[in-house]
Amino acid sequence: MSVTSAQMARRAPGKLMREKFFARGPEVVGRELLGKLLVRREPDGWLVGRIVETEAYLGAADAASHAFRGETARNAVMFGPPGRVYVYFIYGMHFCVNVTCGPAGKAGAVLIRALEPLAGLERMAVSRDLAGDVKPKMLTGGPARLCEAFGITRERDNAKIYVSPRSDLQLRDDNFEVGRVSVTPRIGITKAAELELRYCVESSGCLSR
DNA sequence: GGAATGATAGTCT
DNA sequence: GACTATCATTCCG
Repeated sequence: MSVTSAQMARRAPGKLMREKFFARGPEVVGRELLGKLLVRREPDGWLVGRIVETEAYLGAADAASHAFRGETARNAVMFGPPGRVYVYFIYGMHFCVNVTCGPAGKAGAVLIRALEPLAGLERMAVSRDLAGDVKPKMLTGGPARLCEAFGITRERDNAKIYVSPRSDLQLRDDNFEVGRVSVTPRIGITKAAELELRYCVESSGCLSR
């Protein structure tokens, strides 16, 4: 499949998601975020990707969570209101994007690990510095990959991702029905590694591994 | 198609 | 000063 034929969406598909959706536990939000759309406004259209893999991170009860040791300057947004973007920097070169959930004052977030790119693939390839016949998985199959494809950096931290139609980064719902979902241990962590808080759309070819 | 490896900086102790 | 996690590349069977 050629990436170069994929046009950007003229309009953002589906409807903007509401804060209420995110004001629940990370396990619920992580599961229900599968099949939803992450969109990014560009001057001449929209980048669109469907979420196919997430991980839930809890607060004080989860040793793998950034919020485990309490609130700091870095993780403060996890303790804030739901539906905000929490971006963190890892490996000295990559970003990962989370959406906060649970009520304000209680830490929780869902890490978006993989998307299936639907529109604007050519633009994503440019952002990823890839050329030629690129596989969709190389565009957005992985937390750092999708951040690069969507141009998500630390500047996005604490951005509202719900309710504001003017936001250039949104989560939207087009009532897509995901197929079978698998629940597995989370990836790339050493603490609380036994907890099964990773959610995947089984049929997707864009999973991070 | 899987395993091993190197690159790297921000955060907290 | 210790710790943390991803991706690209390379090597192997």
